[in-house]
Formats: sequence, structure tokens, C-alpha cells
Amino acid sequence: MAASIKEVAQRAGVSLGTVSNVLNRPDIVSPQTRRRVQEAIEELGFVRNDSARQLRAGRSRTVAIVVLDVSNPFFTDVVRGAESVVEGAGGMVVVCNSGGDASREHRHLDVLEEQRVQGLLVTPVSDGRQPRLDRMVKRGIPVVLVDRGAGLANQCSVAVDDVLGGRLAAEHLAERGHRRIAFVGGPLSLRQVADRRAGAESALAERDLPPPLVVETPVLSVSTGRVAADEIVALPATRRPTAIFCANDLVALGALQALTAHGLRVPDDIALVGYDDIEFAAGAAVPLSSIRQPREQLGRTAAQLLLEESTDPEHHEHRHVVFQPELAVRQSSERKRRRTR
Amino acid sequence: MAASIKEVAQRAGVSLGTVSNVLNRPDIVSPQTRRRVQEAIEELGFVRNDSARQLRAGRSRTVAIVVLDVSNPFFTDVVRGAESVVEGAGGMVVVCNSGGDASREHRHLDVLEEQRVQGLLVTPVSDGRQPRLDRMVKRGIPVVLVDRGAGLANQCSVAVDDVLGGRLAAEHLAERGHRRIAFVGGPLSLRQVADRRAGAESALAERDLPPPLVVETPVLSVSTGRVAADEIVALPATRRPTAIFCANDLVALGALQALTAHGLRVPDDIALVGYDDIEFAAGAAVPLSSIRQPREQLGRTAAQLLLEESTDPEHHEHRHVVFQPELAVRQSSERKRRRTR
DNA sequence: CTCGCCACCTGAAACGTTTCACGTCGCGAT
DNA sequence: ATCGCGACGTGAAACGTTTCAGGTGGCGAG
Repeated sequence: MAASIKEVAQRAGVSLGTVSNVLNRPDIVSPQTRRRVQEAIEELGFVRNDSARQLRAGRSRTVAIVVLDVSNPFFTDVVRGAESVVEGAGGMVVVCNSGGDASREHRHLDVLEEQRVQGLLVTPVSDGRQPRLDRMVKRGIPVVLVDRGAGLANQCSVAVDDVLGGRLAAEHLAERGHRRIAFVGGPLSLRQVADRRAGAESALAERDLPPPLVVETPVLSVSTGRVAADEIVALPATRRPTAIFCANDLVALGALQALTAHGLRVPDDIALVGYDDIEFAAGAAVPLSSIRQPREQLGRTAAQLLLEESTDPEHHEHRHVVFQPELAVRQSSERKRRRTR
Repeated sequence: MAASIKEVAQRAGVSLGTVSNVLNRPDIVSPQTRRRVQEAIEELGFVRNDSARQLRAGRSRTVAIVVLDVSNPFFTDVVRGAESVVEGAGGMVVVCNSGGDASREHRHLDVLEEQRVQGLLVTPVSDGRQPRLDRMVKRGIPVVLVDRGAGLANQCSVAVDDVLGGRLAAEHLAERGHRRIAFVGGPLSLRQVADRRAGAESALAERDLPPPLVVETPVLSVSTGRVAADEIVALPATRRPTAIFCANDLVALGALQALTAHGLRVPDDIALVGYDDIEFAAGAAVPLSSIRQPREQLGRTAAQLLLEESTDPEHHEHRHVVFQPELAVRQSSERKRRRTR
């Protein structure tokens, strides 16, 4: 059923090594032999066995990317960026989804290590040292942290400056005259979330505004955004914030739905700023102001760093690339009624 | 660096086979030996080499899913459904993205075949026989078609009745009094698209309504939806449709944006119905009516069929599971101004 | 005619597992 | 004391590649 090189060799009347040569260095075998072998391959429907190949080679040509949430358009865009680079270099990307769950992440990493992947792009669930990642690095498997842990000495990373992003969002809202601002997102242990919050807090502090009301969510999703907004709506009007900065667009979209359901108008009653500027943000019920990140470029750059380290581990120097986010202002944070400034 | 079983055996002072037994049938080795081996494994940081294992075993434990578009929430939900089943069975899912591009699909299938994956869930780009898929099936690799090609004899499939979905959408619009209806989506060669259109057409025909104006898009995405809507807007008002049925929600969201940008009101000037009922449909600028599909269940069922075939190929009978879609009515197809019926 | 070289091909080793037919040892039954 | 048996270990074969040190034969140069 599964023809092997040996059978191909037999059928073509050549030796095993010759078939391998046809496969790997066709130029060094004479045209007629080559043709005979190719015919045999065709006739038998031979397909290389990658396990055997890898076993011999010691490593594979696939690059893995472990993301926090496949359902989040932010990550799918990062994936596409990485794919474009890796496939351009003749490799293959496999996508693993940790779903923000540490144990699933562990299982994925274990399997990937057993598979001796060529390299790993990963946005880890938790930010502390990940023994599994360290071990892979020690083993010589290049690891690039995506949107995480800038500054670790033993691996590259790409990230977007989340503190700046948080700052941009808070400054924008402060300039629009908001004093009571809420921050919604979580878990706060996620570095992204913590940084965005910290950026917002320091921007507010600089303006002598009170720190934001923080509503923590268990994960970043539309439904947790709804729940958080419900909480905010339930506050007495005097303490209720006039603006919400959400840690990502999914949360913001959920919040938008809940606010609207409670009869609150956005931005008139409550302004809203999201994060990521996913494609759906601009098309929301109220077009969502958001902090834009260069998602595909994040993926591309991460993949480039990985391939670079992979092809020349000797001269490779770990780098930490940080991109700048941008504020995209839309209706959700701009009062429609004339009242400029 | 990469310790092998042999080194573990040496260090533990046992034979190679014993280490393997500790790994695979710990119960048949005496507790003290087991412990010694485990310590050696620990100390050396030994990690099984999956290539070698697979080579010996002849196949891997990973299941691949090849989707048309990772960025489409429809597919990410299908993936999650499949993941839940496969991981429950101790396997692993890798996600490959064809992006609707036949050549990328081919490359992915080639690589997956070389990797001797345990099985394959796939939504192929084109609907005709895929020689690569046939070959994999012949090779004994179970293939389940997702949302495609129901009725092929040599493989299982799961799908949602797209003809019915198209019918539901068209009936809904016809009942709301629309006569000139457009169908937007493409490529028309995609079975989903063709079926949804066919369903809509037959529903209209049964009511003696004219067939829909078909605007074909190169792919199903937000941006192509925008372009298509621009075209429709450019039509003279007398010929312009009063309702648009889009082949999926991405297209519908794009159309919604374009219509709004041109100052047309939805649903008053043009009604809109999408397909898939992705999470973002309900949160759109005008909440989108849509045809809901059981996305996660689609993935779960596909994975179950696959595992079933994989574990007992002898008794397996190929099945074709078809789910029913449902209409979710929201504001985009309901006139706000009182004028019920 | 002989030598050396080149082009081409061969065969075996090695990669790290798993599996399986066999040893070995100790102990209870006879 | 001997036999048989069970429990535990062993070692080699096999999986399908790739690689590499050599073989072989033909041909031009001397």
C-alpha cells in the first residue's frame, strides 16, 4: 500500500541510494535513470515518508505557532503574516490553540517538542518563565515570543508597545473631557492587559485624574465584555464611568451590545475605546474607536526572526522588536452632538 | 543535547527495551527499575522522538484540518469543535489554511500525506474530485469532507443543508414583500455558494418572483462585500434590488458598511440577510439577520466520524451527516417603521 | 595499450523507536 | 533435589530515509 523507496528502486532497477538522489539532487543522476525512477515513483504512487526523513535529518521543516485564541481575529492575522514568510521559505506552519488554558498549552508544547519542530512562535498563557520553553531553547529549538515578554535574554520577541497603546486610549478619552473612566479586561495577569491598564493609569495620573475603575474579566471575549458592561451599568449613575477602555475589541463589542441593550447610548452616555482594531470594529453597531496594531507584520517579523535564528544559530543575536500602536478614532468615542472639544 | 532512549538506558543501567517498556507499559516493569529509569529520564531531560516513533508505528496521532479561511469565524468555530473531540481522544489537531487557494491547498495536502497524518478534515477549495484526496483515501488515511461534497462514496462528510439555508433566506425576504432581490457571493464554483444561491432561486421561482440579480465576488470577505455593494448602489434606482442575500456574514458586513457609506439605510432602503450567524453578526451597525449553522457541532461530528473510521476501518461505513440551518431574524431585514407584514 | 579521471551508481550505516522471541532467576510444589 | 512457572529483562530486527565512502566502466591523453 505505502510504497517505499526500496520498492521504487526495485521497480526502476536501480539502487536505493539512486532513488534518494533523484529525490534530493536530481542533477547528479543521468537523465535516463532519472526518468526511469520518476516513472516508477509515478506508477507506485510513492510518497516520501516524512517521519523517516526527519528521523535522519534530526529536525523537521514545520514551524508551529501557539496562539491564545484562534477565534480572535487578532491572532488569525498574526498567523497569516507568519505563514506568508514561512511558506515563502518552503516551510509549513501549524497552528495550535491554547485557548488561554495553561494545561492545553503544556500539552501542545510537549507534543511539539516531541515532534522536534523547526521552531516555535508562541504567545504563552502566563508570563513567568515557562520551563518547557526554556528546555526547548536549550535543546536548540528557536523560540520567538509573540506579543510577550520583551527583554528575555534567551529568545527573540516581537511585540507592540501596550503601555503606549493604553496611554493613547486614556489620553484620547481624557481629552474628550472624561473624568471617570473604566478599564475592562482580563485576566490582569496577562501582560498585554496589565500593560494597557498601566499605560492608561499613568496617562490619567499625569493629568491628575483619578485612576480608572478596573473591571476584570476572566478572558477576553465578547461574552465577558457583556457581563462586565452589565456590572458597570448597575452602578449608581453618579459613580458610573462616562467612558470605558476595553483591553480588546472583542470585549468592547460585547460591552457595546450590553450598553445598547440597557438603553445607554454610545458615545453620548458612555464612550468606548477598544484595542486591536480588528476588521469588525469599524463595522460595529457604533463604529468602534480602537488602538490599531500591525498584526500581520507582527507575524511576519516573528517568523523572520525565527528563520534567521534557525538557519544560522551561531551568529544569531536575539532581538526584541517593538512596534508602535496607533489610535483610530471612530464614532464610539466622539460625541455626535456638536460639542467639539 | 538530545538524549535518546539508549542513553537513558545506559544511565539507568538497563536495556533499551526496558526503557521503552517504562514509557509504554509501565505496569510490566518492576517498581524499582521503573523508578531508576524515570530518574534517568528526568536527569537527562529526555524527550521522546516522535519521528522515530511514528516511523515505527507507521502513522501519527495528529489529525489535520484544512480550512478555507482561518480568518473566518465560521471556520475557527468548526476547528474548536473538532479540537474538543480529538483532544478528548488523546490526539492533536493541526490547522492548515488554504485561504481558498488551490495551490496552497495542494501543498498542504502533500505535506500532510508525507507526514502520514492519522486523518484529515478538509473543506476543499474546489468540489470536483481531488486526486490528492482520493490518493490519501486509497492509502488508508481517513478523510472527512467538511461542509462539502455530500454523497461521495469513498469518504464521510458533514455538511449543513445550504440549499435549505438559501431557501430560508429568500423566503424570509419574499415574505417581507421584496421582489427585486440580489445574491452576493462567490466564487460561484464553491458548492456552498452555489447551493445557497440555488436554494434562494428555487424559493423565488416557487413564488413566481424573478430570479435574483447575482453579483459574484472573487472570495467571501468583508472587502469583496463592500465592492459588490458599491456595484449594486451604482445601479439606477428602478433596477436596484430592495434586498440583498449575502453568501456569508463577512460579505454581508462589508455590504452593510458600503451601503451605509453611500447613505442608504438598512433595512429601509435595502434589506440584508447574511449567512453563518457569526458572533459579530448580532453586533453589527445594524444587527444582521443571518442563517445560523451549528458550527462547533459540525467540527465535533466530523472529528467523531474521523476517529471512528480511524479506529475501526473494517467495519466503518461512510456516512453523510447533514444538519439543518436556521433563520435568525434581526434588524437588517425588518423594517423599523411600522408596516408589519 | 595503459593510466587516470570523471560520471554515475551502489551498499551499508545510522537516525531513535517499538516489538517480540528469548533468556534468567527465584520460588513453590512434588 | 528437581521441575515448572511467573515475573522481569534483554537484544536484535525493523520502520524508511539520507549520506558517504567506494566501486565500475568508458574515454581521452600519453
